[in-house]
Amino acid sequence: MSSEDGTRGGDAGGAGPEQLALIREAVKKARAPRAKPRTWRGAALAKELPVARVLVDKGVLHLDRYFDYAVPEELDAVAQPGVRVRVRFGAGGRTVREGRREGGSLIDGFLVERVAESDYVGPLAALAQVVSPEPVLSPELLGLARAVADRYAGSLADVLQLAVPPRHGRAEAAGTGAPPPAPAAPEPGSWVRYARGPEFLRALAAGRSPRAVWTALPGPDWAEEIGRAVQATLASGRGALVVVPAGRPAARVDEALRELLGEGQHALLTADAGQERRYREWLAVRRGAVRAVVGTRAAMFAPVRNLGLVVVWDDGDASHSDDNAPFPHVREVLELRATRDKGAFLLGSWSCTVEAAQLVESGWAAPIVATREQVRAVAPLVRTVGDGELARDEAARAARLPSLAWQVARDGLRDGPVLVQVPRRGYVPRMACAQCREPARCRHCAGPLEAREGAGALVCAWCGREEEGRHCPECGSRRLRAQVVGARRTAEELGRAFPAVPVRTSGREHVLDTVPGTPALVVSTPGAEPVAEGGYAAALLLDGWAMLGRPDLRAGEEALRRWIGAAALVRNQGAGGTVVVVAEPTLRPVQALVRWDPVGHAVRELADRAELGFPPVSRMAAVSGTAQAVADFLGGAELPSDAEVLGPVPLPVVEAGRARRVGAPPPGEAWERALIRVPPGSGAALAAALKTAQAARMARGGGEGVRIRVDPLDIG
DNA sequence: AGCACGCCGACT
DNA sequence: GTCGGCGTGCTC
Repeated sequence: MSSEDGTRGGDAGGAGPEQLALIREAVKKARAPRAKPRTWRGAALAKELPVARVLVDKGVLHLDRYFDYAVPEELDAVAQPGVRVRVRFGAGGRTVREGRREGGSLIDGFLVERVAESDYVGPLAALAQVVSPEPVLSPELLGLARAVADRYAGSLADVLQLAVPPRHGRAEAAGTGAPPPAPAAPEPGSWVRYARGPEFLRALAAGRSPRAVWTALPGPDWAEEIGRAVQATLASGRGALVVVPAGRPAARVDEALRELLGEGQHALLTADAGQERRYREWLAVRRGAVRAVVGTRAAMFAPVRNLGLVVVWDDGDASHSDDNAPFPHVREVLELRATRDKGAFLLGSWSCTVEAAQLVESGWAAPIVATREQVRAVAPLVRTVGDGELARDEAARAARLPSLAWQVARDGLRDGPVLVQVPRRGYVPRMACAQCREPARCRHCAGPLEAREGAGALVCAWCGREEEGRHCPECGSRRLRAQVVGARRTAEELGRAFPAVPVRTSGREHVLDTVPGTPALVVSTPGAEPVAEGGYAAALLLDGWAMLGRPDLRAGEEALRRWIGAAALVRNQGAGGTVVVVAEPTLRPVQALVRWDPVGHAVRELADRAELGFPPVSRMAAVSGTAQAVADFLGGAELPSDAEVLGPVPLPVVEAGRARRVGAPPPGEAWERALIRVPPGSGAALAAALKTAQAARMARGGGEGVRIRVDPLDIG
């Protein structure tokens, strides 16, 4: 809302302001079209609904609205809502004197709606082209994209870029078959292990829409259990959508669905399938030829017809968060879809995120859990090695491996493979109490404290305040230590210690899918653990406290998730399955692993977050950019009255040529970041305010934008 | 981002 | 008078 007309007009050579206003009015009248244009540059227009509302495919916020175009008669039939179009857009060649001529550049867009009249004052340009008659943007998908854009303070065009895959002509030309008949409702299968499992399936099959947070028992049955939930939904005549974090779990669900439903009943939507294949599968879904979908995060927008169930597996995995603006998260988008479509919702995981716990706590979803007896029957025995023991352990210091781990590995290798989980390198060191390992947090905003180079005191990574004369609120100690980073050398040494056993490694570059059930050391980074035939005999989870020292609110949750992810592949306690975790046994995530109680862990974390005003109990957004841009943005934004701004603080400068993390500033640039938090319920207002402020900045021109991220992941 | 409009000073 | 530089604001 900028109305600074007076500044420029008032001085025009002799003419008074009234005169100028008259001139402007006259010009406007000269430009104004006849009420209903019948022709456009001599060409005939569509007789019915001659105006097309078009979403121009540019991610710029101040263009996040529709533009009206005239529909030429020859495009009338194909210019239907939802199709891709090309239009001329830009300040090309409109002059007062000459009227309109060809101008602007051709850009892509979506035809959103056909209307009888435009409320735009001025001559309409015509649609240049209808790219294809395929109505890719259904009203449901548009509504969802709109809701996601609002939730994340992003533009509709950005969301559509994620939601609608790039067109591929050949895939489009190929026809799609008729929808398959609905299958019969499934038997409950291994869902009987959960008290409310069969009930959940029955509700789906009956066409109802239950919502559940499901804590899956360790082991390989989860994929088939998801398959049965999908089958139950199909049996009710509705569609189902499953989103998993990566290609490997997608393949597992894909296989389960094929076994349960047969060929051709579902689509697999993953990024690595290639453009043509991906678009063909997506079209089959849109056209209703398949009613069930499994895929990775882009599939969260899949246009499943009559969506009856959405499923997200392992929502704690970071790849559920899209790394393109506006960074939507699969769990949040699927929550939106379940709510909008009045469908069922199933969040499943071996572990439990704080967000999942909140869904249960708030009553939005019901828990599906196994009894303690069931858990004990399936889970391995977990043993811990703390720092104290490690220090007293001569052998450990020599070989960098505690005696207990030696024993367990040796015993395990007698009758099967042994998994060794080693954290990846590259965690930023943070400060923690030297005595009790409590992470050092800021007194004012509870952000993480960092030792900055050059600065003597500790500095809060959120609000930038220096903290002096601090002592640990837990144990009173004044001594701090840096959280040092673990190494994979331990695993190599381990391999040398058991020369008779083959060593296989699975990690970033080379990920193994499965390993045989014969004795072997399997060294893996978290998330890359192969499944062992018959389960691992044992697992060693090394350098646990390096994981716990990560600069992230979710460090504890994430460590537990990764430990459980590895331990879930180990044989059960009755079959001798044993897990050794090298971490202080008093720490909350370690205790949760020992008791195999991820839900209890998440519930306690949630209580802490509520107390400290952390997400997801409050809503946070990060605003980053150059110091100037962030300051200007914050100065210009009209934030909700209950918003609290933390910072801004400088972000670490990324060295040129280094691979940078998502969301980090461009190499070499000095950026700052402010965090804004609001209480529960003000999230939508915050997103709207951020979006408005950003739009105003961009429209003013010249001003550099800031990066806005709602629900930032790495908030220290 | 790109482009037109319109104000202003400089120049034939 | 007329040309062209650049600061603003709009794009159907």
